[in-house]
Amino acid sequence: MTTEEKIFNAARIVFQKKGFAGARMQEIADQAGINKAMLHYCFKSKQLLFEAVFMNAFSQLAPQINEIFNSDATVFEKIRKFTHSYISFVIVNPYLPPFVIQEMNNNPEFVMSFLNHKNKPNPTPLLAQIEKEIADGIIKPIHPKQLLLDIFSMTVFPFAAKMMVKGIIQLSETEFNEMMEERKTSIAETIINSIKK
Amino acid sequence: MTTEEKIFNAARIVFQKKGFAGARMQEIADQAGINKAMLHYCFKSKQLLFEAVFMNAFSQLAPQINEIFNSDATVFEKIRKFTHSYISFVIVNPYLPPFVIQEMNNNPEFVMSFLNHKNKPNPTPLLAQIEKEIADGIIKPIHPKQLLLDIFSMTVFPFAAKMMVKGIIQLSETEFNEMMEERKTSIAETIINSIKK
DNA sequence: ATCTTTGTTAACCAAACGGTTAAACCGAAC
DNA sequence: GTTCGGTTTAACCGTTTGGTTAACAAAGAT
Repeated sequence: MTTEEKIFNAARIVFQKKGFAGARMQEIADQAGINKAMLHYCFKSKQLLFEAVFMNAFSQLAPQINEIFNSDATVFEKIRKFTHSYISFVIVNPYLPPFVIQEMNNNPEFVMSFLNHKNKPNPTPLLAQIEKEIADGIIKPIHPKQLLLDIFSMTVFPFAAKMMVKGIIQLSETEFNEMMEERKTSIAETIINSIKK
Repeated sequence: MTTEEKIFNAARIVFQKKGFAGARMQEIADQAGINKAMLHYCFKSKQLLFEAVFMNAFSQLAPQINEIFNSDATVFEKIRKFTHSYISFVIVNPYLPPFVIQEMNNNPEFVMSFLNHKNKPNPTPLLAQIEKEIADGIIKPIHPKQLLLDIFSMTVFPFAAKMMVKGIIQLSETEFNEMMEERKTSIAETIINSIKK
C-alpha cells in the first residue's frame, strides 16, 4: 500500500467518523502511521483531502442509484433489486450514508456544484416508466417523484439516522441488524403492496 | 428578550447550521450581538451551551413522537395524525431533524445517556396495538417495528437529507416544498394502502 | 562519483480557538 | 451621592489548529 493510499484510508475513517469540521489532520496522520507533513505533501490541504474522500464515497453510492435509474426491468423488479442491493452494500459500509448526508447539508454549495459536473444520476427515464405503467394499469395512480422518494426514504433513513432510530424504537444492535436484513425484501413488498392494482 | 435568550437563540442558529464541531463561540456572540465573555458568564462552556440547545431541540420533537405512541386512536388514525402534524411542524423548523440526527450520530454516548433519563418515548403500547389489530384482521401481518420504522423513514428522511434528495431526484426548492405539502397526507395513504386488508 | 528527483521527518509558525480576568458599567437601595 | 450587586466588556492567555520549512535519506540519472 502506497503512502498516498494509507493517508486516504486513514482520512476516510476519520472524516466519516467526525465530519469535516471535527476531523483533525494530526489524527489522520496518526491513523495512517505517518508524519503530518506528508498529508500536505500528498494532498495539499485539508479541504482537498476531504474532497477526495467525499467524491470517492459518493461515487461508491452512485452505482446503487444508477441501478434503479438505468436498466430495462419493470418498476417492481427495479424496486426489489435496488432495495436489496443498496441495503446489502450499506450494511458493509454503514458510515457512508450519514457522512454523505451530513456533509451535503453542511456544505451544499460545494456538493451541488460537484453533483452537476460528475456522476449526475438522471431520474427522468424511470419517472417516465412509472407514468407509463400507471397508464397501462399496472400501478395505481401516484406521483412518480413521491414514489421515488418513498423508496429512498425507507431504504436510506435507518442507516442515516441509526442512533436516533435505535433510541426511539428501542433496538439493540442485534435487533437493528436483524431488521436491516429483513428490510432487504420487506421494503419492496411494502411499496409494491401499496401501489399494485 | 433577556441576554440569556439572545445567546440561546444565536447558539441555536449557529449550532444547527454548522454542528457542534463547526460552530465558533465568536460567531455565536456576533449573532447574539454581545461580547464573547457573556457566553461563558451565562453558559459556562461550549459543551453546556450546546447541550442546552440540543435538549431544547429534542424536546420540541418529542411531542410529535408521543402523539403516535400515546393516544387511544386506531393505528390508521395515529399514522394519519402523526405524519400530518410532524411534517407541518418540520416545515416550520427545517433545521431540527438534520441537527438532531447529525449530533446523535457524532455523539452517541452523550445522547443515549440523556435519552435514557429524559423524555424517553415508549413505543411498547403502540407495538402491542399493532399486533392486536393484526390479530383482529384489520391489518395485514407485518412486524410492528418495521411498520414504525417505515413511518418514521418516509416522514423524516426528506428533511434529514434535503440536499441529497433535491440533488438526486432533481427538485427545485419550490418543487420540494410542494412535495412536502402533499406528503402530509400521501405518506399515510401509502402506508395504510399497503397494510390494510 | 555527483547531481537531481522524490519521499519523509522534526521542528517550527501564525492564526484561530475556547476560556479567563480585571476593570468598567449601571440601576437600585440606603 | 455613595455603596453594592449583578451585568457587560476589552484585553489577555494557553492550547490547538492547519500549514510551512529546512534538513535529510533513498534512488535513479548523468
